[in-house]
Amino acid sequence: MKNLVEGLNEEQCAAVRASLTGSILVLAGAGCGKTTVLTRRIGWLCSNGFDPEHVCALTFTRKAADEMRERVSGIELMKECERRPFIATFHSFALFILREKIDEVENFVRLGYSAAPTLQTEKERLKLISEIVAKGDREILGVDLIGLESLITRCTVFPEKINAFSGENQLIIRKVLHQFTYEKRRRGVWDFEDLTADVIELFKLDFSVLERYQKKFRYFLVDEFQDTNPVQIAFLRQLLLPSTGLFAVGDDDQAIYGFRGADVRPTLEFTTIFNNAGIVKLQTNYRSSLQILHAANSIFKKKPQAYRKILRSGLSNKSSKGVPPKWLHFENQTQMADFLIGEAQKQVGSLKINIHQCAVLFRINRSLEWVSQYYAQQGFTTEETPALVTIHGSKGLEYPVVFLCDLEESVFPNYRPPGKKVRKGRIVGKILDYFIGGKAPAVCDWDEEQRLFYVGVTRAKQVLYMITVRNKFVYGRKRKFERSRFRKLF
DNA sequence: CGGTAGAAAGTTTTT
DNA sequence: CTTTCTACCG
Repeated sequence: MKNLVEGLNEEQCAAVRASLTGSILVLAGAGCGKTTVLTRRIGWLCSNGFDPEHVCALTFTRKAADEMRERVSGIELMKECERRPFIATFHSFALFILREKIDEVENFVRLGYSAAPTLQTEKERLKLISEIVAKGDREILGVDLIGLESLITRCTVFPEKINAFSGENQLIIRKVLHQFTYEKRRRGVWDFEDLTADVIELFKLDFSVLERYQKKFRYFLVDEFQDTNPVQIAFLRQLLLPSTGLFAVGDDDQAIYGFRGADVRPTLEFTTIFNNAGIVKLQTNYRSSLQILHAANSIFKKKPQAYRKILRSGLSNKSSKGVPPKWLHFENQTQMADFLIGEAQKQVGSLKINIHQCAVLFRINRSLEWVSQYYAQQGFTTEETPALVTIHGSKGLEYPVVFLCDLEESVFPNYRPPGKKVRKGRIVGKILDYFIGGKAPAVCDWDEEQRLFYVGVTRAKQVLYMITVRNKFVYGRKRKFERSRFRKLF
């Protein structure tokens, strides 16, 4: 029992040993050891009388689930025990429930599916949508196929959003959603987002199924809680009896998946939503130099006290004050790409690291692809270049050396073209001018961009460069860019 | 109805 | 620039 908190700091201990009843939210700053806390908490539960099979831990990616499973198995206490906690992604947990057979009837049959559903690919989904919806409907809604697809996603995840549309639009959306659901059931196909939604339906349809799971799982743990969508929260809340425990780990500062339906509100309003709730903050960082932590801390200065985290260093080697993060600007992408590879090689020598431990982070894939193709043309193999990755893709990872790119206003923070307007039944085209600060007011989710910036900065352990390119080719045209407003943060 | 020219648009992504 | 969508013609 003692070794479960061995080597942990005070905050981490408090989290692992928090009350066994009620709900706990662990607000874990970047690099503060959240996975360790999560896995040790599972060990703590089991050493305090919980049967491992009554414990359910949910994550978002298979990789995270696999890692957690492995780390839990590594705990001494668990090795003596045959029984294992249930560790899965939200999706595979839902799929597991749907495929289960109760009283000789498969659960999905209860929902009206004609055959065991198969998962639909993105392409199949778009095809089905285009088959259902008439072109006229799309024009009235003022969206293209992709726009409609994301509209459907959002309305499935936030059903109350449908009410926000005006009469005619609302009617169309309801019709499309209804048709879409009907067709999927008839054909026996699932979208990923159907999995959770269908389980909720199933639980409503047959309360005894829900009851079985409520009794089976007496404790839930959720990783990356800030990335949950409202459907997942509803699913979780159904499963929680007043006596069921909940241990949620997340970071509202790293919520970067709003665009796919994630909603930070349950994290921010945790104590009002969940039973008997407490909050523990993890603010001791074991990843970055003091200089990098200082930069990271200056991003959310204006946040309300209750949720503000100040990262302090937990590294014993205090000489690792590090070097100040550097802002650089280049005239064009070629100059930048040449610098990146040269500087990465230099750092490989001085820090005694592998070149893949140097990461070039991009806001958009197009920039990443440009650099990647440039290196190919220069004859470099991927073995010889730094890791090229989007900021979204870098979440959860860390690198001794980080080059944070795309720091031009409109690229990062990213502007989207203003929404399309319908005039005389026709869609008015979007205007490209927003890229060069033209007249069309661009849309920017500043808060989410800021969190993305925070994620980018906190990937760096020792060396951080922030890079602006003045002239870039965008859609085949050379354009001038201003330095990003992030420059003003520190 | 299908083929095609010309217009329009163009983040971030896991399951 | 490239990909996707639309309008129009045969």
